[in-house]
Amino acid sequence: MSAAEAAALAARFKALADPNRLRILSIVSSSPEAETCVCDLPEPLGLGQPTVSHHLKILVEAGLLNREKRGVWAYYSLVPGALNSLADTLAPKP
Amino acid sequence: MSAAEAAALAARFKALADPNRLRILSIVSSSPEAETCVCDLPEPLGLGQPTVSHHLKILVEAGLLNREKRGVWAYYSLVPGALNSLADTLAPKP
DNA sequence: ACTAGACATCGATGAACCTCGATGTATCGA
DNA sequence: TCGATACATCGAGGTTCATCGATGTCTAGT
Repeated sequence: MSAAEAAALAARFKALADPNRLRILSIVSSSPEAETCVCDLPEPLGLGQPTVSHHLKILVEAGLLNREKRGVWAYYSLVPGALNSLADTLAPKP
Repeated sequence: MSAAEAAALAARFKALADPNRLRILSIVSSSPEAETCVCDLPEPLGLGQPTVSHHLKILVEAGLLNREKRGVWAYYSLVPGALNSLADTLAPKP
């Protein structure tokens, strides 16, 4: 594995290396429409709104979440296949 | 996902969130006997010996590597199934 | 016993990161 | 147009982390 490949992969794992970001992914993936409004996140996480926004930005930049703005609200959803491709990198399927 | 579960999972991903540690895992897993001597790591990584030792310790504490000392040398090998179980957590199989 | 080599640990330094309050931007309704 | 709400961005403070040089520990051979 080259240094560049390792750096790119490490950047994606770094996005997962935070408890609150994992909980965000868990909440989003278990939501009815597989999407979650930002306003529903601070309370279960026990975090401030700016902090939640910060984590969401990191997850989007890692290619794990999509952001869609509708009116005043912003909805986040899982990027299809993103977690699967990361899992394949960890344990390639035969 | 509870806060405790998220913290435990994040700790394991944190071990993967470093380019040099990913390269160490890559080198170990592609070695002939699936084990690598510490002395073979500093040169390809471009790191000092104490730094390599530091990363190896983190990977062992994360449950990803085994450490076996034979004589003066220390050999590290993958913990069987560790990466697979982590991959399953990311993308559960049907 | 002494030396040399392999590896681990310690202490320090500089960067990266999480969190927060304050502020900025945009949308909707009155 | 004005005010209120939802979200993003900014700047700061405190912690964590990667890396290194110096040092400690253990083993093998002389």
